[in-house]
Amino acid sequence: MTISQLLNQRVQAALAAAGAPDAPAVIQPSGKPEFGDFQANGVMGAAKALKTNPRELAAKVVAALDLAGIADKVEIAGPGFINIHLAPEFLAQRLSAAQSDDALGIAKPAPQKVMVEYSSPNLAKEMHVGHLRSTIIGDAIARVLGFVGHDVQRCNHVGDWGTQFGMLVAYLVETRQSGDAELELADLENFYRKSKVRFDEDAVFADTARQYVVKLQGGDAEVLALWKQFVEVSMQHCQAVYDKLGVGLDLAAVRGESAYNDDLPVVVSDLRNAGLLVEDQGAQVVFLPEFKNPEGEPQAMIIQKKDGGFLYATTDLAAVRYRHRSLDLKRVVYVVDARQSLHFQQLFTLSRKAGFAPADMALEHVAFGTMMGEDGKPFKTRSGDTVKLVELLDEAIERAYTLVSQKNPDLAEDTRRSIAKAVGIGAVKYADLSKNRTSDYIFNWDTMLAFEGNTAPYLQYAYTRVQSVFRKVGAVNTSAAIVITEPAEKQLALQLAQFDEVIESVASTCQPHQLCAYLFNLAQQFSRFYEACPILSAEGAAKDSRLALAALTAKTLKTGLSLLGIAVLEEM
RNA sequence: GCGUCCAUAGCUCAGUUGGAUAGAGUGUCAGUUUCCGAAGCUGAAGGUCGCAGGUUCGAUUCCUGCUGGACGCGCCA
Repeated sequence: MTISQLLNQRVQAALAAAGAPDAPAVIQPSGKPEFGDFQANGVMGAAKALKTNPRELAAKVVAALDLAGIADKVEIAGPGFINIHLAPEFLAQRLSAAQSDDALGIAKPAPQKVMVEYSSPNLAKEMHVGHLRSTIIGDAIARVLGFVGHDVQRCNHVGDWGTQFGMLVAYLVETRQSGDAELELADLENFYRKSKVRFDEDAVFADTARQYVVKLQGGDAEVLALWKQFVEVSMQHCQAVYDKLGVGLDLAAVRGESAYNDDLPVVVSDLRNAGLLVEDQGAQVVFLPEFKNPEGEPQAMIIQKKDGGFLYATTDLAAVRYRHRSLDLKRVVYVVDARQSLHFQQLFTLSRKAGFAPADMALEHVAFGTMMGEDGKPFKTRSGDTVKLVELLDEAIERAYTLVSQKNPDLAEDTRRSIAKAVGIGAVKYADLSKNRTSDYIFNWDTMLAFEGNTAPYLQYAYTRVQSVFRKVGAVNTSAAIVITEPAEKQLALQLAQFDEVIESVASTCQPHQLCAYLFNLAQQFSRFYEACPILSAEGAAKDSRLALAALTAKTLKTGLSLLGIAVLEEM
């Protein structure tokens, strides 16, 4: 149980004893230190409902409030706030659970089978910056859900099917006959562009391409083999990016659109049997009265085109169906661009109606905004091209290398190289994760790679400072008793003791920026503690206690950053 | 036309079922190192929370309207 939950329970009981059994306690961390550590704001609302004086009710609540061993001071302030000052011994005791546990003492909920669908690039092209946010955010969410004990399946719903693959296979055949296919495939972007040119210019080529699509979907062995070769090369490109980025995606997580090919006709017949499907203008569609089209009529969702082809809505429906019937998932999180939110609303609505997803299977669209350049427009190169993801990451590492070399030129070359990787990649990830995912965000090299402020390098630096202390002192008893006497010690302890609340919140809301804010706060509290409370020159129990606080800070920073997919360093 | 999201300090962003004097970071200015990494810490200045109403003890938060912006709305994904 988190501290908030504990206080909530106690205050609620006191409210009941004071005659307001149904009033919520409304526990929050206090806004300012003089208002205590936590505050209960529920009295005002309760007094209103009971039509009594809030200060009088607050007095009754405080009289009935049992916080023995938890708080050492409880005050009534303002119109009826209850300010709670936690007892240092209570905080110390809370931390002892975290000291001896790899999971930092968090309470684990009942494990759930959950899936996080993220990254999901189109294999027809190389990964570009548009795939960055989904990949980073989705990975952080998957890590957090796994950390709290859920059975997490990562799903890379890659785009490996559809009309463009006929064109690509046709071009692959050409290049194998007349050129160097291996060489051409090394640059997928170029490969796609060239095949598109052939498709647009040459009617015969275009015809061949269309035939390949039909053969592909029909299961023609020869075309399928060619398609497979292309997909494998493309996946290798992706894997290189994932490895560089340090995200937990591999071939095991891949289940692309093609995997549902055989299910698509079943989806159609299921919808028809459910009485949801109608034919309209030659296409098989479902009308959803919950949504309106520009004419104010029920929105149509096209399930099967008039030429018999399927669309991504059909594939997504098949995926929902599969994830329930075959995987029995209880929660599916789609980490996808906010621009597709209407699609997901329709998908979820229809999945319920068709019985593909039961009511107890949560379907969530975890939406995010667009990555913008410094001009506030979608991030592009100067010439207006999309930026390849691998090139962006290489630039981040290179910039970090330059910075590290400036700051710490005495370090060995290969040390600086490995620091640059952790700092560069960490900076890119943290800049993204630290912002509320729902809004667009502005990508800026200098801000994200700054060693000052709310950045990954600052957090990594805070960690190296702790490690530096340990190098000087030698062996540390990380489970030594924590004794809180100084204000800076208490503030640090208080912050450490709230790790579980943040994790719980991130797991339920899928908002990693809360964890970023927490870690930045923690690093700041540690710096203040470090400034105010000498560790190495302290003696006896005080020294052991401060070392234990430092050790727990390091553990929390390392764990928290690892949940964001960011590496820590011993020195930098 | 309908729908979704957004508008907070010069800049980048937080603000948790409505709570106290709206917070960080950055930038600017001023302090701080005989002492564990100053990539730090301390302080100051900086706001009509887009505008106008409404709900109430209390609104950045909820409701309505308006302005301004991003995105979406049938055979791409």
